[in-house]
Amino acid sequence: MAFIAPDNLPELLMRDISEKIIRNALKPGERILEAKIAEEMGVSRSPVREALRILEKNRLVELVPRKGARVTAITAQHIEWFYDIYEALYGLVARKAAEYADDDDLRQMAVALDRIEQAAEKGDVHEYYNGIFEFAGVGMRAARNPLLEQTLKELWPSNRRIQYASLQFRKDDLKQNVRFFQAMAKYAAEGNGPMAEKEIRKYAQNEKAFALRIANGKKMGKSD
Amino acid sequence: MAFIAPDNLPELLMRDISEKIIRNALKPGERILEAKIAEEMGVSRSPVREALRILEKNRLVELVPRKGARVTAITAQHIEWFYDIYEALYGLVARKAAEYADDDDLRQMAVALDRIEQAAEKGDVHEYYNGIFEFAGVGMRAARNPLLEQTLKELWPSNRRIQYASLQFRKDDLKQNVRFFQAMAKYAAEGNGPMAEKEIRKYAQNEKAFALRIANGKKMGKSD
DNA sequence: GAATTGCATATTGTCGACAATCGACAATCA
DNA sequence: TGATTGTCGATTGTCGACAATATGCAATTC
Repeated sequence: MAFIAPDNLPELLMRDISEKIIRNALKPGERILEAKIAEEMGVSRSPVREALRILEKNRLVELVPRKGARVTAITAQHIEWFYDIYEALYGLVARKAAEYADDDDLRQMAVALDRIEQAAEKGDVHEYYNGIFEFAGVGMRAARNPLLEQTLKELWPSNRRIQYASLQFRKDDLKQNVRFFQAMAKYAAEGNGPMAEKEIRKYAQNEKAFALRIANGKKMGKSD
Repeated sequence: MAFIAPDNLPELLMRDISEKIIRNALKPGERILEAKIAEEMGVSRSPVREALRILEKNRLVELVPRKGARVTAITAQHIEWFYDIYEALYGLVARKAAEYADDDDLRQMAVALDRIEQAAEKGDVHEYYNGIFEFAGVGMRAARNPLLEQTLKELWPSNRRIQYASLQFRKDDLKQNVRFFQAMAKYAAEGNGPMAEKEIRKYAQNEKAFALRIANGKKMGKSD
């Protein structure tokens, strides 16, 4: 099979399939056949199965015993569900991060913020997304709650999937969104938890509304 | 091995191991050997591996590639982390359930509440716990957010584990806690989201404090 | 013609075997 | 002595084969 040293086969496979789902190359409701993936990647079904378990944890596929794996649906409703949770959990992150962030955290936050600002300036949407995930990662670590971090990271793929769908519509308002991250960094530095949380909640609602406009404007994937 | 038709082997194995971890028969940090479980249960390692993946999703074990599975730690910090998330997510549940609950939901809630009240009356702690999980389940469904439901259910095993540890100290204050569930049912019926959320947050902080007292070895006021 | 049954095929579930890797301890060397 | 390397048993990773189950389609029945 491949030439790369397969450091961790299931993880590798997972990432590959993950990317396909996020990019909508594998459509919602579509069935994923173990044997097919295994052959494509030149491995046996065992690591593919493990990859599917991970994807299930990340909510990109649904596993039904004896029926196999299907790409999870993603509708306007899913987007609403997602952002309501997003708001609650990142609200907690914001509050705790403002409470616990040390100088090192703030420095990393500044780096991520810079990245976001520059990407927004250039209109580079991909880089912008990378930046906000970096920012989120720093914030999560600063919140000093690994369980929260894990829970949130399991939702990242869903987040990326939703964002990917609205990618081409995003360009216009990048600069506007940058202000949120600037505000977040500021509140973290000041240790102003309540305002940080409030700001996040507003942001989440904005993002939800944005994603919903897209989802309702153009039909996303279909099933069956 | 057994005579039962193994409808879903990984699930069965998962439940068995799950219970052992929750009851502390498998201790935090303890290694779980695939071959050992497989032999004990009279199955091959394949279904055991899948069970371990599920347990990882439920945060009862940690899976490190090429090192195997270990029972996750559970310390005072873990308890704090857990209840902070608990508060955020059940806060959302409470708010949404108060908004969306229909007559059927309220009826089921009343049934669960009754179960809780009777268990508290009898001092039956196990039944009390069953009751509150039933209550939580109804509330989650009433909140009309399957993603939230899934996320929360993946945290149930952690919840049970924490509660199990404080089992024998629980008896005294069951009746006091009952008032909380009565209040929740009331707010749900009234559609009073904000108060429901506020009540949940208070409850979560109480539970956190209680669990922490136990974890720190202090026997809640009364010496012993 | 619609629903039901029975089969052939496709797909998932489980197994046992072997390969790759890890951890601990012994042997070696500076 | 103390650090490094080598070796061996224990354990996880991957595989291919077979068993169990589901699915789609054609034949059958009413």
